[in-house]
Amino acid sequence: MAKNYWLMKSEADVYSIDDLERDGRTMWDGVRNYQARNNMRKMREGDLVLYYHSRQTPSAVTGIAKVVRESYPDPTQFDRGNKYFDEKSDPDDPRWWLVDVEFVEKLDRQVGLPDIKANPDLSEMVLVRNSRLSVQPVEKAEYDAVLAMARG
DNA sequence: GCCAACGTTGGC
DNA sequence: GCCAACGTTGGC
Repeated sequence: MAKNYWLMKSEADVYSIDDLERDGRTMWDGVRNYQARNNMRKMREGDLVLYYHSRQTPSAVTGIAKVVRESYPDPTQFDRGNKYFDEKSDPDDPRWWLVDVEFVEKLDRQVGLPDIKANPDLSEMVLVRNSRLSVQPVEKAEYDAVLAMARG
C-alpha cells in the first residue's frame, strides 16, 4: 500500500514542533472531532505528516512527523479528571482513537498559511478549504509542494 | 480579543 | 429529522 500524507495541527503554545523534537515521539491525544478521528484511523505506520502550528502569526507548517503506531483508543477519554474525559465513551466500543507520531524534522523555513494560500497548486488543500479540521489528508503533490517552499 | 465558520446538542 | 442555540476553533 502506498504511503499516505497528512497534516496535523497543534496550537503553537500548547505543543510545538520543538516539544516534539524534545520528546522524540508523542501520543496525539485529545482529538474530539469525528472527521479528524476517522483520518487518524486511516493512518498507517510510516505515513508522513506535515506539522502545523495554529495560533501563531502567521500560522504555518513548521516540521515533519511520521506515524509510528497505528490507531488505538485514546486513553484520556476514560480518565475521569482529564480534560479530555468523555463519559459517553464505552470502553468496549471506544469513541476516540489516536496514533503515535515521531519527530522527523524541523523546517529551516516555515511555510506560512498566506504563502500556502498564494500558491495556485495548493488551492485544493483541505487546509485552505476547511480551515478548522485538525487532522487532514494531504495529496503527495501538495506535500511535495509545501516542502519545496520550505526548502526554497 | 473579536468573530465567522463550523460541529454538536437537544427540543420539538 | 429539522434546525435553533450553543460551544469551539482558528484566522485576523
